[in-house]
Amino acid sequence: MATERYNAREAEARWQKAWTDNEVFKTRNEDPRAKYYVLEMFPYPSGRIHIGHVRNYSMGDVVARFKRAKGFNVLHPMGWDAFGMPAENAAMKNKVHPKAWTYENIATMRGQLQSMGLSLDWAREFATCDVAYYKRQQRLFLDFLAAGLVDRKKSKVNWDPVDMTVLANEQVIDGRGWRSGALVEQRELTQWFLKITDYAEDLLTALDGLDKWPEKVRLMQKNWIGKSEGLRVRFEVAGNAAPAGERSIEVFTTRPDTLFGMSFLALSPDHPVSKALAAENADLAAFVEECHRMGTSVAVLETAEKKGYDTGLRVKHPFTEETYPVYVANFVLMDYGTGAIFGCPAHDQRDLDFARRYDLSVTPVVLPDGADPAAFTVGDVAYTDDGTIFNSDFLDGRSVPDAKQAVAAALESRTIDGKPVATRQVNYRLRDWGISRQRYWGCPIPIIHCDDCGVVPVPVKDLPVALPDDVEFDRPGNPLDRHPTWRHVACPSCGKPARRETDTMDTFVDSSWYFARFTAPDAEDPTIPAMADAWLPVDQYIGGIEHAILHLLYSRFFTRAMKATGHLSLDEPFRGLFTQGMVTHETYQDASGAWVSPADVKVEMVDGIRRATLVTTGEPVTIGPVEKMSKSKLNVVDPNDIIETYGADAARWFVLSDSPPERDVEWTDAGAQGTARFLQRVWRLVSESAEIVGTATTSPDPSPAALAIRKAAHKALAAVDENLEGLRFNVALAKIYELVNVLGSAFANDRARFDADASFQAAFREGLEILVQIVAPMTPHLAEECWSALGNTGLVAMTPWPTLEPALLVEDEITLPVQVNGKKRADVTVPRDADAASVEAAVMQIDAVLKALEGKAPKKIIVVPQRIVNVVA
RNA sequence: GCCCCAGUGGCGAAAUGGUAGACGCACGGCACUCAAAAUGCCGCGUCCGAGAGGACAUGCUGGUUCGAGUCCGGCCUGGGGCACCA
Repeated sequence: MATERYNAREAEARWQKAWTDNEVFKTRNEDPRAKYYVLEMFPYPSGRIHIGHVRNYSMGDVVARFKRAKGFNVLHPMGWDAFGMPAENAAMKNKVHPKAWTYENIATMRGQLQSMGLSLDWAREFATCDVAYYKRQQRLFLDFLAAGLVDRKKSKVNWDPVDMTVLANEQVIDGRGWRSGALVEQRELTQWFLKITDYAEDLLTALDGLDKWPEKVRLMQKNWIGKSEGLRVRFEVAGNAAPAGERSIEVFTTRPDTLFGMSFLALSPDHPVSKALAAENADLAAFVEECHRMGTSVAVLETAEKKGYDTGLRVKHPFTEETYPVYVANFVLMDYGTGAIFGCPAHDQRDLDFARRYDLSVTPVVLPDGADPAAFTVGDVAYTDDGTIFNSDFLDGRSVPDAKQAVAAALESRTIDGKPVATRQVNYRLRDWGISRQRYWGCPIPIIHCDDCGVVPVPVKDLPVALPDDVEFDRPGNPLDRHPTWRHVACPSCGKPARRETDTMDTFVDSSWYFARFTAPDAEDPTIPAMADAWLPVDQYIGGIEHAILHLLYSRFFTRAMKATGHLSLDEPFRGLFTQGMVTHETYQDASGAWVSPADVKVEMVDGIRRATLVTTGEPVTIGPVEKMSKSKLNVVDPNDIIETYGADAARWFVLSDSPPERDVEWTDAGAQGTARFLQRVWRLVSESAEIVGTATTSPDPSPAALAIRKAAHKALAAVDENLEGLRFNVALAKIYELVNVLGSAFANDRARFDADASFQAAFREGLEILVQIVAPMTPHLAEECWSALGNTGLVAMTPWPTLEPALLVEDEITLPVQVNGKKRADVTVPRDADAASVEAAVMQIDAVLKALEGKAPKKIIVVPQRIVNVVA
């Protein structure tokens, strides 16, 4: 029978319309069924979607469609993370307004997502740059402020002295501003902070309850919060050299046990003592300035060569009374602990690097187990493992934890100037969240500065503080600062002329509560608490691993802060988390060094070497490393080509097949054609057999051939169910291939049976229906077309998941591999419930086993039921 | 530098501590065709062997175990994050 090829383009448009017309994906709050909230991290509207988006949203859509078929009331919304720097960069480069640029991109990308056939409730869509959204965000800020969760303090930014503007870390390249090329300086600004550290302990302990999160993400967050129990120790300054009369310098240490291995004290360049000394010492001031030119990025500070400046100040060891030098060092962070450390080079690599550079003493005080105390020395590698304390007076012979206790006990009872020398302290690495950004395209912070009243919150009734549209990007800096009228406003408190805050919020704020707003996107308040509580937490959140720490931690904090201010009543926003791998691609550069898009490059093998040329001119192109797809390197692949050539289903199937979803994949479109062929094969199988199988229903007494078909179908059903539940899409797809292979070869080779055996016909129809239903989450359009070809009138999208018959999964006989000494030598087929003794007897009959035993009697025989037999000789 | 993760055929990969390589791509052979495409069937880790079969093999290295891709230690390579990219 001749069947037309499946025309994806035509069919996809038709079924998308059917779904829309039937409002299949519109979520009703009042639906009484159990809720399921599936959410993919919303995209930044950069212009067009790329393959990474297709991968992310295909996964989420499979979950949404699967859970819908399983009888859940599914919430699956979409929005836009629409504030951020690229819009301002585009404005500067192309003279287009950030707002226009952003909304145009959103329109384009919405169209692209819709062409993918995603089962989204578009009625709930919003962009974070919508005034309606950020108005509520300003309200949250004010509530947080009232609840004491907002702070205002000084912190450092990267300052470009030529462009006179603040730079993001990304915009600092090798210590210089990306546009001006000027050496970047650190500057202190008074900025707004959210007090995430108030929740440090809670954010840490609650990680244990997030059992549906990847272990690695919980670990990363745990390390990020960085709880440590240590000691603040004050070192007495020798003589009277301290600049402002300080008699002591306080350090924080988690290794008080190594106090006798001390060889120096190091201060952050931003430490008050460093600053005071620098004021009187030009050399030190120059050094501090050099430190400040490294920018604010921790990664840069930590990878820079360890450098220091000897202040001439000396401190006394609390036990030995010996004096040690005080350095200002570039690797000591002011934000952590007290901004000062004591250096024990033998047992800390950074301290060791520093000590070697400045020729300071290295005294080991922790002895590895079994080492000779007289012979143990430290070379260029610090010893950071456990051991026994030595070279340490009264601590000698103690364990590391014991020594920590002993030092704390000895020092906390002593005093300098009436204050204890040491206090025990729990310390967190986590810092408060600085949300101030000196930029236009973000949510304005709703604050007014009045000369008389100080910092005054904008009254709720005056919200929103909307961004002015009439701004220019002809020069660097924040256009809000130089706007002629916007910042001038009457003080809400006293009515006198005052100034608006011109800082806008970090875009991480926008993405820290959008999942809650989706539960009531039109509400006057930020949320409708009952609605948020009903839908949240998100049951399955899906997004890139690159957000494992910041976005997810901020969202967890925000949820707690929203609870504290009455906007919802839960702590954890995401019950299940799945972090997908990234899509990478080769990079290409032309002769001038400019990045070239893969679409413009032709790659071929010449004499066994891969060569790349420009499609247009044939000019040679340099093949660069494989990197995460990014606009700046142009190595993005636009999925439109695949969608237009093979259809959305093919694109969806393709990105889900083969690679495990959590793993990074290097993009190659070599398999796209294979995918399209497979989908045609499914269509051919269903459409050609539809007529033959008619409307036969399951027969109670199937023939062996019919039973085989039924077993294959139900096995596939069970496997797909289990693997979709576990988000192992690639494995689920492999099981579908297997079913198609079984049905396909039965149809091709067993055609006569359809007429002769009614139970076979019925089993085959059941197999086809199961096939169509289990491919539906991945290839929903094709599934609808097949469903209809089988004579069904409803939509697959509204059809419940098929019911599994577990009896069909059970085999009467099983074949076990037989090993001799761990090497496979034979197989043995036994009844499913055979006991160990009968299996052993059967195994000892096998020639191959006896041969492998070489006449020896087995020492023991291990029978793992349903699994394996191992004969140990 | 610090934290986290990954590494299996030509390629993407699969494998509750239990037969390593399911499934797919690519490739090769055959069938169908005047021919091509499409489709179908067969083969496809490496080495030895005519074959039966055997040896080796999951980045490297050591260990635990009757049995290790899987667990533990050390190393190598690649990727992500490091607080103003999102």
